Amino acid sequence: MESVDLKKLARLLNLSISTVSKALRDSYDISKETKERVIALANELNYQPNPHASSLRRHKSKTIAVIIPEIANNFFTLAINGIESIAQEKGYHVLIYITHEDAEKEVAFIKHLHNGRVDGVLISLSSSTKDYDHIKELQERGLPIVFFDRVYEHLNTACITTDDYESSYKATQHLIDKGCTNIAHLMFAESTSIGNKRMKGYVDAIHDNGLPFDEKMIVHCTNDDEQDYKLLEKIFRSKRPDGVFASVERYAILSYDVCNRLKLSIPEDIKLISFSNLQAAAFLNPPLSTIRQPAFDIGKEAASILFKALDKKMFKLKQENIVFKSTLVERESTSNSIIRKASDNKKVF
Amino acid sequence: MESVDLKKLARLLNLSISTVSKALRDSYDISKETKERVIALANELNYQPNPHASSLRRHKSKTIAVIIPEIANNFFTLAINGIESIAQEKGYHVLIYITHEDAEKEVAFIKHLHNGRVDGVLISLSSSTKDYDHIKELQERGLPIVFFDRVYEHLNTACITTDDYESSYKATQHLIDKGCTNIAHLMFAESTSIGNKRMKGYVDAIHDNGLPFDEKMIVHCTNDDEQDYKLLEKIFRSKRPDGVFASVERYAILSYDVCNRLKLSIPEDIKLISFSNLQAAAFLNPPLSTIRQPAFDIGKEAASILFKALDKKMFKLKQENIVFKSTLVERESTSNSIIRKASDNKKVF
DNA sequence: ATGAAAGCGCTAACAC
DNA sequence: GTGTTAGCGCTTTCAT
Repeated sequence: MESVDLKKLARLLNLSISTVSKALRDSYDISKETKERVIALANELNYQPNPHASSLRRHKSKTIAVIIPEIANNFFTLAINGIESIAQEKGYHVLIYITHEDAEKEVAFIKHLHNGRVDGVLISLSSSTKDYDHIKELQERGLPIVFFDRVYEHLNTACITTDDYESSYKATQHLIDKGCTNIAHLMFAESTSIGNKRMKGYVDAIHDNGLPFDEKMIVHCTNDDEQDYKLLEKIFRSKRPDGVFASVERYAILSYDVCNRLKLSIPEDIKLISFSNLQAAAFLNPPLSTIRQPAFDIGKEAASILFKALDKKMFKLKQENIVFKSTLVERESTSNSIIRKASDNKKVF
Repeated sequence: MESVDLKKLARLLNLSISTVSKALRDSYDISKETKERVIALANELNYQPNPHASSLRRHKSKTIAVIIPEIANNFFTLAINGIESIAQEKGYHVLIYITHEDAEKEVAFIKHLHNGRVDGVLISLSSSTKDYDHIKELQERGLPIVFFDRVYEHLNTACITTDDYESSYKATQHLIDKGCTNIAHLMFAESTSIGNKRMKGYVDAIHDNGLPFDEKMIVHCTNDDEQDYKLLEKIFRSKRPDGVFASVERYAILSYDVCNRLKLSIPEDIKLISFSNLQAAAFLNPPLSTIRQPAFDIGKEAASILFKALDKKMFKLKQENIVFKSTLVERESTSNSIIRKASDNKKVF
């Protein structure tokens, strides 16, 4: 428990505290000699400056907060990886807050950030967040906050996303190209940016292809597996969609489950495509056609922008949308061929 | 940027700073009246105490560090969820450090924790960690540190794990029961606790069943997908195992890939079982038999123990192993029936 | 080139 | 019941 602090180093070296401090910060007006002496001892004793003292004095904490709705999710997990890679590079520390899709928790977390614990915030909004005063207030305190994935575009800061609208349009078009005419959209919370944009892409593709639009084909999913399962079961039964566009990975997995239960065959009865970063998508039964988001890059870019705002006092965050393209990966779940693929021959005997 | 601090509150209320401070901490010797006045204003202005000042003064930071080898991993992701649930309850903050399986980074992170940034540490060791001096040193500084999953049992602290040995034995036995006689073990880094225990379970089951043990059937996997792919391809080709026990999820996914490539059928040619917390395991082709670890509970328990050590000064961490049982979930990847399951009938025409 | 001293915002003795 | 004061460990003028 004997902690090493500047006082101790100073005493041991017969120097003043301030000299030691300056030496360690490589100040110009300390002689090379003493610098070396100081650094040598500091290393020997593994001196680590007390971050609280330092933060208190300098009004910066060298840490950022990452606020996400959930973590058992391939997208966020990859995004954190991207964020963390930049933070490590910059010598920053990363605090994680998980809102579990609860706006109240989001507000509470943000409130707790109002006094210097972090220098900046990266956030992906919870699905139940309906107003943005908590974010605004934080900004007014001078804290840079940048959005990624689930964003709010009217707050004079950067939003890092994927091309949700275009990707959804493409996914829907893909289903149509494969012969679907009765396509269900498993929609994510309509209070979110992604929920809306992904739905708009779907709706526009339906219209542009002259297909009838049926409000009932939009399934307003929740955050609860059981409830969503029932919703899907109901619509798969009653509306008999021949195509399903899942706006998030979880709904795709549920779709597999429901189809199994209802003995609906993918892709023969229902073609399925989903936003998903699932590593194992290619090994599902059948392999899942996905829209793969560049999650790592999104995290990385969000962090980079935030650090730009932290590094340079001149750099001001301004409203801007930075968009990374997703990739549509076609697999068997949207195949319209009757011929089994070679890799599946083994399944038939 | 106008920050609200005790001084400001005191000025506005015509009280001294210490009175305000005590009122907010609900001290006994402040009148109910002033307490209410103080709290009212504090809420109105959304006063948040400066955590650095407070930490500096009280020598505790109300934050813990979680050090993990990787994050794009269902196990760790669930464990973090468990940890975070407890931390939230206790009002603690969670710093995340990802070592990316790099022992040097692990050492560096731990060194940085030597001066009060956190009150305690939860760690799952990197696969390249070979000595534990950095951990010992941290302990000597008085910081409680508890292990989970990838542990080191000789350090006088708690280790929270699953029953790696028993589960591996069961998994291997399961393959044997299904008729396998030539079983490969895809082994995780032998410097890790889990790598060793899982192998031992495999070896003992092989022996106990009177099967010949072949050193060559143990594949020493790495952290690199490409390299591992080649290793698997080689052994699947040359040794023609009829059963494969993957010690971690990643190796199972790779096995699917390699089997596809080599036109080996699961489970007809090779039966496959793996430690895995993959949500979609039931929808893989074929559905994957798994050993599912109670990852959330492991994280939760690790955090609970750590907080016990933080809450009560009397409570001393001592060497103890807390073991949560994993569950073997049998699915088609280890099936030995020739009859296709009903749910798969649709695949045949 | 080095040191003395003030102070970041808060807490906790200790006065009054 | 309220106020005064002395730090926590560090950074940073300002003196020497």
